[in-house]
Amino acid sequence: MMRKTATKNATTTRKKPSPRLARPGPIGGKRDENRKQRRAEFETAALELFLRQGIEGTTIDDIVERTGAAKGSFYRYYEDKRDIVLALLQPVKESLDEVFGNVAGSVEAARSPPELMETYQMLALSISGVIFSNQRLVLLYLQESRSPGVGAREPVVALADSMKKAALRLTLVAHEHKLLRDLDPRVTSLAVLGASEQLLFELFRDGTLGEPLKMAEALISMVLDGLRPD
Amino acid sequence: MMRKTATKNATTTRKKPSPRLARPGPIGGKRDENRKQRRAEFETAALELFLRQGIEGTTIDDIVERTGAAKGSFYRYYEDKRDIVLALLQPVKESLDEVFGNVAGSVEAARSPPELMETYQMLALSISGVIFSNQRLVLLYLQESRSPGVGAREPVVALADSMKKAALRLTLVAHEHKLLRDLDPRVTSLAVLGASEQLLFELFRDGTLGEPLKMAEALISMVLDGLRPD
DNA sequence: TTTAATGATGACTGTTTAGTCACCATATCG
DNA sequence: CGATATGGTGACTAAACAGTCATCATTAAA
Repeated sequence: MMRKTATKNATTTRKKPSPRLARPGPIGGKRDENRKQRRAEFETAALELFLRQGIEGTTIDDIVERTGAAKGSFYRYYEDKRDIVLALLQPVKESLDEVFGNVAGSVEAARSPPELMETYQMLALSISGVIFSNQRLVLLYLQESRSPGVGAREPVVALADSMKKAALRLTLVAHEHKLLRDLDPRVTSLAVLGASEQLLFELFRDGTLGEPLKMAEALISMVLDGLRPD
Repeated sequence: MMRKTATKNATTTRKKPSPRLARPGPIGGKRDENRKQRRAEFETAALELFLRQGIEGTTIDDIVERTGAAKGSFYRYYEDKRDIVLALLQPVKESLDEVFGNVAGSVEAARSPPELMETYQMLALSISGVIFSNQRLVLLYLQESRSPGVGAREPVVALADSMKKAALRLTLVAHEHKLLRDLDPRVTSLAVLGASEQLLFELFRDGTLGEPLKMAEALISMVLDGLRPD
């Protein structure tokens, strides 16, 4: 857990890569190569531990022990635990931002309800792709996303927040286009998100939910009927 | 956090109230009265800290500092952090068990689909009662229920598990009575639970979801249309 | 009242933890 | 090559932490 240090970090200096965490020179050189590999090792170890013990319940010592590295090495790559959580989520966050960015354009461009529906379908497909190629990470997200947004779990909570916002934006557009029943979009977007996340959580956690595709089909069918305009 | 002690507790002796935690003699006496009050103090303090910092991020020292008590006092009332979490959830768990117990009987007794529907409505009402009279506790549950089920958070995860099971049982009965569309009950029960929990989470967390009753209405409407037989 | 049981306390112990650092190894650059 | 930057290491520090215990206070029982 984050030890409760009395030191107040008055200036929240992000962006400043402390000398210890400097980047290696050549972008494809040996240094850069090793660095990527080492980070990957730390991150896979951390991910498994986070899933088993929770982020807060995992110590830096746990991580280095699992990697077989020395403790000092960890700090050559990450500022602290929060930093490695951030690094873990970064790729997923970027993928999702890209997906939502693309969709934002298509949504604007859509000229008819059917066109808009098609856009949403493509969105669902893209998101599914991101989700299923990052199952362990998604599980971590689902596991920690409702935590208090302080300390090492903050990046997860931030991601959850942006997911909710994205869901709301898309729902609002659909709502304006009369694609949905006249229910509060804040409510419908959260309900759909909540249902989806719960199902994903069970699916990835113990896999006794049968075929993912069947599950998705059932979910979509429920949502469509639950939200179809009268 | 649960310190990683090497000591293995071979015999999992619950039920045995260690001498330090013995009960006071007279059931309405001063001792018993003080004891209840003191426990309540510890528990309210702990609940607020748990909500702010997470269960894992809260230490015994935090709790006693907030109550103004001495550390040793805490251990006169609770074995450890897990124990106070258990104590916090106990009343809610009992209420819910009672509600579900009653419903189980009514469900058996129901002779027609309308009768069964009425039973479900009564269930929803009862559960709402429990939820709204325990908002902070429900928030704690929602916040921690997807955690790894180890250490102090185990009671929360256990409760979450029993909620899922209860939801599935009820859904199965409804399914058998052809009250629902022919979708996998495991999927529908989780979807409805997930949607409900997500909405509750937002509602209790920052209260920007408008009127709870409006929200419930929207949710019910969505669920009914989403699950109504063809 | 006397005796026993329960409660309060905070200093104390042993351990765990985050984070550092001096020292050495290896890669990059001039 | 020599100089410099980056990487690896594990002992070390200071602080935090769970849990204990001797001591004194209060309540209950005899």
